[in-house]
Amino acid sequence: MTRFIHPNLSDVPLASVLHALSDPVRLKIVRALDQDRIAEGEGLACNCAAPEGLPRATVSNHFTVLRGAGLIEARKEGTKVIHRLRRPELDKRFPGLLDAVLNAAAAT
Amino acid sequence: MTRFIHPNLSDVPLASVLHALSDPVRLKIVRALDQDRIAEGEGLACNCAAPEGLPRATVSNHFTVLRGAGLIEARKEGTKVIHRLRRPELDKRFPGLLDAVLNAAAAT
DNA sequence: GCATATAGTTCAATAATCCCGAACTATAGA
DNA sequence: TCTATAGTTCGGGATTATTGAACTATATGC
Repeated sequence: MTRFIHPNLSDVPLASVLHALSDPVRLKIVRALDQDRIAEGEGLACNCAAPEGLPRATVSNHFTVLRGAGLIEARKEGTKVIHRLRRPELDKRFPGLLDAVLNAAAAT
Repeated sequence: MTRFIHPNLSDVPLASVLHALSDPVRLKIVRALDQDRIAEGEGLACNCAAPEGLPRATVSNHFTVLRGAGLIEARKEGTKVIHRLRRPELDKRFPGLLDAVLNAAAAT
């Protein structure tokens, strides 16, 4: 089993972050994780953060893309993988970006 | 010759805008157009806004993507096609988004 | 008007990505 | 150990992206 790779955000190009956010499913995941963060939750498992009805392989790939772009962080807990938004780091690297995206996502 | 299609921004999903912005070449184009806007220019032709050395077909496609996402507006002037950022409309539809992206792009 | 130049677009074929079923791995509990 | 849960990985079909070549549209000179 892979140990999850979490890039240093300073190594992540803006285009990669935008690409990770440019998919409806991944946007939903990011929104769910932000909601969990606001509610001071413990993080969310894949199947909780993703829209229902999607094939597992597809969901897994979306999480890999989000991890690769430095947007989320994963840790294993029992059989589950728990995810968290890397909010503080993202805000530092790209100030206002996630706010604007989540804001826009909430409005639609 | 095609008449350019400029979608109503209220019809454009957030994911499409982010996808249009998620490419280094298109980011450069958007930045160049924003610089031109700040300088109160008349807009830029394809070959002025895009990085040099790219094949024409590729550049043309990138502009088509940007138009399709409602980010830019095109008009014909002689043999050229002049482009402008749809800044006010974008800011209204997705407040803060373009600012954050251009800001982030400028920092890198 | 006709040839030439400039500026993009469109077409078509190859290259790169994405999606998802099926098989696999890891952990927990009975 | 057997079964269930939660994801990951693999493979190949579907979708997108890239780009050379041919085409369209406008302008300028002869």
